[in-house]
Amino acid sequence: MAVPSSSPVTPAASPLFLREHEVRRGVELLFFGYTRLTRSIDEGLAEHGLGRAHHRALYFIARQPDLTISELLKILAITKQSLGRVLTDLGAQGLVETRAGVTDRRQKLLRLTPDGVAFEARLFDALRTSLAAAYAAAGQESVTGFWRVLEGLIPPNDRVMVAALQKDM
Amino acid sequence: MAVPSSSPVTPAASPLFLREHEVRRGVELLFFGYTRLTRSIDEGLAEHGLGRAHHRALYFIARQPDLTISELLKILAITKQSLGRVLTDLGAQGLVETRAGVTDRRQKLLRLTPDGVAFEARLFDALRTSLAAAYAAAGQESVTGFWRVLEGLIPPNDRVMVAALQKDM
DNA sequence: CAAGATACGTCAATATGGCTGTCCCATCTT
DNA sequence: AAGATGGGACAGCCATATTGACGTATCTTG
Repeated sequence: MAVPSSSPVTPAASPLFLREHEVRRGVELLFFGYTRLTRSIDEGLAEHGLGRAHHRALYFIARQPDLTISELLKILAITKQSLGRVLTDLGAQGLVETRAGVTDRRQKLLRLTPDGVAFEARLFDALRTSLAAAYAAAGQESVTGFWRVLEGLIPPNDRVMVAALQKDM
Repeated sequence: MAVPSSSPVTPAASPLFLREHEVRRGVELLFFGYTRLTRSIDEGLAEHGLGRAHHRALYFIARQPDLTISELLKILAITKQSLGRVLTDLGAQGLVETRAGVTDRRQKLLRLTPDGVAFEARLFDALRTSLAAAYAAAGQESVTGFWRVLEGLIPPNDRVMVAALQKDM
């Protein structure tokens, strides 16, 4: 996109307003990549009559056992009511269980049951297959760049939360 | 991660079954990055009483003027009925117009009106601000990696379509 | 200890964006 | 002339999200 290499007097325009092509490319690849990856687990979910919303909850509970409801709400950024139905479904299928918090008994600590662990692992396999293939095709340096750009898309406020998820990897 | 540097007898396990941490990290960053980016335009859309589905159509019509309905259906991978409602809304607001195809008059060629162009540009500004900031923070080499990994997530069948979008950039 | 804040649950109503199945019309192809 | 294709439209359904109000148990603090 026509960054004029002329006019050396004017300072380079802010990068925020340059590179429309690069931005469009990112928007499109993000759209296709994200939607195609998420589609890869729909079949597995459908076997249990569950949807993507259930998977998101399942995934983050698997990731951080003993997560509380309010922590999960922050991660998913949906309302309590929306999450409520999802957790009811997961509980009814015996995939998730809750216990009272230890230091604060108002809290509910969320955990996967053994069935939940097995089911999440099955779904994760599909994600792993797709992502690992993409990583392998792109090469390790690309993976680092992939992460860096995505991190930059997360508002600073949310980064603490994301970092917390990954702290004990 | 722990790829054991020991056991030189066993061949390295298939990369598809290694690196759970890296895969989880990718899944999470993709989730947060994608959802946060898309949220950045919700406000602008709400001013017109439109949703994300409308934006996706608007975006790809902006990207490829004179797109046909069936091409757009392939890109979005939704049903004709779902797209129909979206296009009706966009047409009613004077953002999108159609003309009969030139070589095949059954086709409808989709285009943004001047209002549509202006509105899409406004929404795109929000995306550009977010993405360009992430690009700048990550550095150009990272951007390349970001693209490569995402390309790898797109099923080979769909890559032609994505490449077509970007061919005249 | 009483008052208030917090964690969670729940009711009712609503919006959005998908889906299936069916049928129709106009136009192109053979 | 017959069939295939591009597009539109009907009816009904489902999943996932929303807001707002209210209830209960528990923790915190003056």
